[in-house]
Amino acid sequence: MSGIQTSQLLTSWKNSLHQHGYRVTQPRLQVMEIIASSPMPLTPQDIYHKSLNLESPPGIASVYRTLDMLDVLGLIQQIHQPGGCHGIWPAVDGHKHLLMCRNCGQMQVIEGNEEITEYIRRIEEDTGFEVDEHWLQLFGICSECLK
Amino acid sequence: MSGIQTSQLLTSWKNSLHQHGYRVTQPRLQVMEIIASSPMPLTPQDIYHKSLNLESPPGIASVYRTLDMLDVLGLIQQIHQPGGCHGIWPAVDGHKHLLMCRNCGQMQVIEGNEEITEYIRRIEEDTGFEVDEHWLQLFGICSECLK
DNA sequence: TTGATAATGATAACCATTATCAATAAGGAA
DNA sequence: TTCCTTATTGATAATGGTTATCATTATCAA
Repeated sequence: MSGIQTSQLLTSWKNSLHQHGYRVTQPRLQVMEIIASSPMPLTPQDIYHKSLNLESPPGIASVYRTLDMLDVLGLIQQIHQPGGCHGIWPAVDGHKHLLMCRNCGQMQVIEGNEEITEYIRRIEEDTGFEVDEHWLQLFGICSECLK
Repeated sequence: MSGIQTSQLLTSWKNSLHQHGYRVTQPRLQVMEIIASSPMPLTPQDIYHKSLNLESPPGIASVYRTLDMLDVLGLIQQIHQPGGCHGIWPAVDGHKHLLMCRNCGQMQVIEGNEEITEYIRRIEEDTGFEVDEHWLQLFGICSECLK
């Protein structure tokens, strides 16, 4: 994510903590900063290892606790990759879709579209399911890596 | 999966092992039988615990080894669920989509459609990505559980 | 500035997965 | 069918990620 987006995100995340009665602490800020500024999804271990470069890094337990909190607040989501690995990424609106580069790991967020909504509506009719969530994730190679 | 589908699947899986020079052993058959006959995705631990009802169950290591083998052969795939848990499920063609009931865990396979192919083509144009894989997974409540 | 207590760090506990290795069984050859 | 080679297995130790515990520390409302 770009620098501007990162700081906006951090501000809104801090507000969310305040609103929900969570204290804004150094370890939490460090973890949030790392997630918000990453161009690719990170695992808890990734986040912990990145934090070790900081002056007084959070303990591993606080990394996990912060991730739990952010998840409860709906501020992050898990990204599932074909190989089975998960990664943490700022939450995006449910109707947006994700595009990930297999080579550099970079993520891109895409607008949802009407066709898919329509397609899901048809599936509901055909199957009798009541669909309350859908995931569309695309994997490929980004234009940079194609060069 | 229904009984007929299960036995067809098992037969084709056994053929695949033979063709690739893998021995068809008791532990492998037990694991394959459990996966092929399950109406919902299972974790390695699920499979192991189910196997304990059998007369001479496979060791846990053989469960993992069989899963690795089936994965290498492309006979199973991992199902990613919103909560972050994975499950094992017989592989389906890439253009089919999956529908999972949040309540009972039952899976349903859906045909892909042209609209989504078209949508992906448009994203490739817009972003310069070369998309080589897409996932559409739908989550909801099945008609049985809605009653 | 103070005090109540939420949050932290260090580390032990837990549990799923992988590695090791001697014993076993699959399946081709005779 | 029997034998032989070796892929495969089971038991278990090792590994590594995540969670629980608890005394200490830091946040923030009053």
